[in-house]
Amino acid sequence: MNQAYELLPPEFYRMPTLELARSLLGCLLIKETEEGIASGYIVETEAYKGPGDRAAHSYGNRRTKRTEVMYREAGRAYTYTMHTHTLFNVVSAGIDEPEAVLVRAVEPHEGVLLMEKRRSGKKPRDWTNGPGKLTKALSITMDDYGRLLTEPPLYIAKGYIPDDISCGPRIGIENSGEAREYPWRFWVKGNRYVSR
DNA sequence: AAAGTGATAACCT
DNA sequence: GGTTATCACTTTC
Repeated sequence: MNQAYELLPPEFYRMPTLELARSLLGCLLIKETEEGIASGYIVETEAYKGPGDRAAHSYGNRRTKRTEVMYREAGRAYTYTMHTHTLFNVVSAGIDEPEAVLVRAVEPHEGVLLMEKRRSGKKPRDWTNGPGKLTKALSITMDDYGRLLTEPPLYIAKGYIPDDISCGPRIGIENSGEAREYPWRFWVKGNRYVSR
């Protein structure tokens, strides 16, 4: 159960956002709750590069209650509610550099029974193959907003090194002008849990 | 492929 | 106090 996960150090999150998005692939995202531990390997991410990125919530240095945490140091959780779903991002870059990496999909690892319960009635690959789905499967909520990802109950640990990584345009940002063309989405090639 | 859903917060009167 | 937009998902045609 409580195996020896090797947590990623705070320094890990300080690399450039695009690099971080790629480096997070294969890492383990872990959430501890009263019900137990659930974790999954990150298999799909998207980079959002702050002020110059029309698709980012922090475009033009928009600073609000919601985006506030992106202006803090790297390695914190930026959770965001959309419709009925919670989305999970990893804050990157430095203080006053509002950049982040959206985790779009994970591959179930530990706590499969919990995920099945939380996503009842769904097929295994529908448990975590989308940004709103994985948060439900891992029980990530707005309570996790601003939390450091280097300590329980929500943290990221070393996983495996993916053999093959692909990149392409991001998803769900049609209304963002030219920014939607940028190949800032990364995923593990061939992995079944990648969305779309 | 398309419509319906419906939480939060910004941006208007 | 109402309107609009948002880094989706589910169900239904």
